[in-house]
Amino acid sequence: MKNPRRKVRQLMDDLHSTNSESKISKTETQASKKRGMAQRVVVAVKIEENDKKKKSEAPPDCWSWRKYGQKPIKGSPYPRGYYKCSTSKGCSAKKQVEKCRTDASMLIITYTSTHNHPASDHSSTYHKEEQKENLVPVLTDAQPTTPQRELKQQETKDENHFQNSQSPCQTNPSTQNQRMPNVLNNIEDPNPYCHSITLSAPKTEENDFYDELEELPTSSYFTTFMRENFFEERILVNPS
DNA sequence: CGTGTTTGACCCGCGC
DNA sequence: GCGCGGGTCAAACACG
Repeated sequence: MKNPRRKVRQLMDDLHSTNSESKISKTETQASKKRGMAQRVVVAVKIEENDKKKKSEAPPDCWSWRKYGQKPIKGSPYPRGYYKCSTSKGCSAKKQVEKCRTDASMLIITYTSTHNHPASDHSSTYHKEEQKENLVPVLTDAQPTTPQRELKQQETKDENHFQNSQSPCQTNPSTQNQRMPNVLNNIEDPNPYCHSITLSAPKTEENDFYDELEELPTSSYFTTFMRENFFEERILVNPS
């Protein structure tokens, strides 16, 4: 048997196909092999000093993640880390974490696939600890999101997209601070954690990456995905 | 001992 | 067809 791995991979694909999310999982599994075809959510996160002291570069979110790989990325001085959701065994959710090429204090997190389980208690535990450590109240996922709000968020993204796309990662913090209130106020998002998030797009060649962000449809699937999965302000990518 | 990280090898899609 | 680059696997290792 020359290729045991291929067999394992096939078994795993079969496993996915028997999943309750069989259609989605299989599609995404296959799609993920075609670069740019997978449904993704890209989040730009500003790293706080407190975060750097914590166990990993990646800022925390609702789930626990297990790192399964790391690769140097061409054109980037920083490697990209690959994480799988370890909250639930069958969960196929993944994320990629890499530093912004031009600003090491920025993390680019790409979420792929969806969680097939609710957020773990770990998340709430974490948030309690967060509140103790940073004295920053962090909202839970219970914040209601009306369709109007979703629409407004989307509109806000559209309105701000040009502005954001003109904002390279290396913009100085003061500039970012001036820019962020517009975004935060418009989306009416009181989540204080968002204050550590900066939406940004790099110049020149990085624009290729962020150009994809312009092709975002208003997808209820994605807005639901967003609501359910993340606290951070996020950018949706649908490389269709 | 269970869980998570590291890291080299492997697989595969894509561009030339 | 070939090489490159991104994504994944899994053994070894570290840690609590």
